Amino acid sequence: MKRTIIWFRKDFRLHDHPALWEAAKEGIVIPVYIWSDEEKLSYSKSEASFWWLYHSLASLDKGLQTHGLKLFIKDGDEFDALLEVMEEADAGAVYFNERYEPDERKKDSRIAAQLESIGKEVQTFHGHLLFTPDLLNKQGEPYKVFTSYWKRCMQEVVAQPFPVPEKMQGIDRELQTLPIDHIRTLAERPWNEKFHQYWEPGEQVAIGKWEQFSDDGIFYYGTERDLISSGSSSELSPYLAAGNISVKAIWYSAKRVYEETTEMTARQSINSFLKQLIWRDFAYHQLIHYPDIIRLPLRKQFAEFPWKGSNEQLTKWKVGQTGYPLVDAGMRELWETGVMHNRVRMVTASFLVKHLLIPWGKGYSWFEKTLLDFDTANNAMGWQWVTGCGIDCAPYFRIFNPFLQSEKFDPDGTYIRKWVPELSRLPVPYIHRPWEAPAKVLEDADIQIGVTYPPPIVDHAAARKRALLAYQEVKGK
DNA sequence: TGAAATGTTGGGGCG
DNA sequence: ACGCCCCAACATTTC
Repeated sequence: MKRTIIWFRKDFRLHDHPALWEAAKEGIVIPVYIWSDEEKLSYSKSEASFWWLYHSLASLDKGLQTHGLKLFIKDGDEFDALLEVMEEADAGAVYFNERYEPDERKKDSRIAAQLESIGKEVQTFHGHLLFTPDLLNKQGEPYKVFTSYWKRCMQEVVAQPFPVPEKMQGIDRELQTLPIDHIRTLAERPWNEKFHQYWEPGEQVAIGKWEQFSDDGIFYYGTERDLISSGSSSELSPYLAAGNISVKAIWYSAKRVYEETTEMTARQSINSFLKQLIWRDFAYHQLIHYPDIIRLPLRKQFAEFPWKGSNEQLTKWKVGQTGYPLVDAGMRELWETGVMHNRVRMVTASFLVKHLLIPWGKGYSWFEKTLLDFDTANNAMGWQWVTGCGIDCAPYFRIFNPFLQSEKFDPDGTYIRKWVPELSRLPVPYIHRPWEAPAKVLEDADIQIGVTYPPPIVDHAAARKRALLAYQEVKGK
């Protein structure tokens, strides 16, 4: 019987796992995770995701065990580890789902070539996205506008997701493996213990979350997703990032709900959720065609942008002490829960880049470190979008006003009260702009500006003007 | 997936 | 009754 190694990476699930499906059909499967130098480097930068990784591995192993299989864990060079398992298990093939980050792609094709050169079989599959990310338009160019990408995608057919293989046969001998706790001891630290309060990683929980969302929240998603404290998020992003759930499975399920729905507003809501999934694909589309977007602005003139902000200001942004309630609420939510509402991500990011004139790369790195749903493609696209140096992005001169944004999207200040508790007694409208509150109001709310809550780190009107002037310097170059 | 500045219009107070 | 001014309220333009 054919023996195939399944190399797991950011696809920690059993359902709709194309590599696993194919191998299980053909014979014996040997699931492997390799704690390699590349993984160590990647997760040293992405500390929150590291916590998620450990729990995903534990959950995957548990899932495999219910089918009589086991996850084998190796520490070391990826090629060496694969070869070692192949020899131990007498396996001739390695199957895995493709990754699309530039370094991963290079490394994967090198390893595949190495394995093939010594007579091993390698097969790769697409499991992470709705479509292969290298679509081109009629002119043979990458798409530069989201809506045309969206329209194109709606003409294509998403590949049918695979179920969990009914029969999976594991290997009948013990292979050398490290305990998962080998990774746990590194991944679990005092600072991220709090994530347990908010999250439970893994495939089964992800599926449960989806079922709940597709049964209720999805019908209001279009109208409520921008309201910050409406609880209308699907909360699926970390599961998607780690591959605990398949985006194709979500797509088909949402499409079915769409077909069963007649009410127009509800249909539009489902449609706008589908659109968000295409945004995720679009991020990978950009990453495939412009791998430099992780570090370099796509609009080259931004390479010479006159950035100004100080480290001290950067720190205040990170810890949520800017004096702008919505910005501070967002940054504190991120630190505490490992995620941030999408609308608030735009506002906090815009604030860093435009109000403080701090290079977007600094924000990129902080989000990389602290987000449980960190995703290279999404993060790169998002920061370039906000900065105004990316594809189909916000023009630089569109500058979010943080207190108007919170008046619009957190009108009664519920979100601010939750994450900036020292302001919780402040009434509307001052909760959005405490510096304007009369002395009596501040006193009644137990607030001393400069003592219990900081004054604005920069004046909004002045910061806006300064940002526009800075933009003039690179505009048209 | 903006916000601010500037322009236009029309109702109402008032001499 | 009429012109004048003020200023919301809305529209357009500019950043």
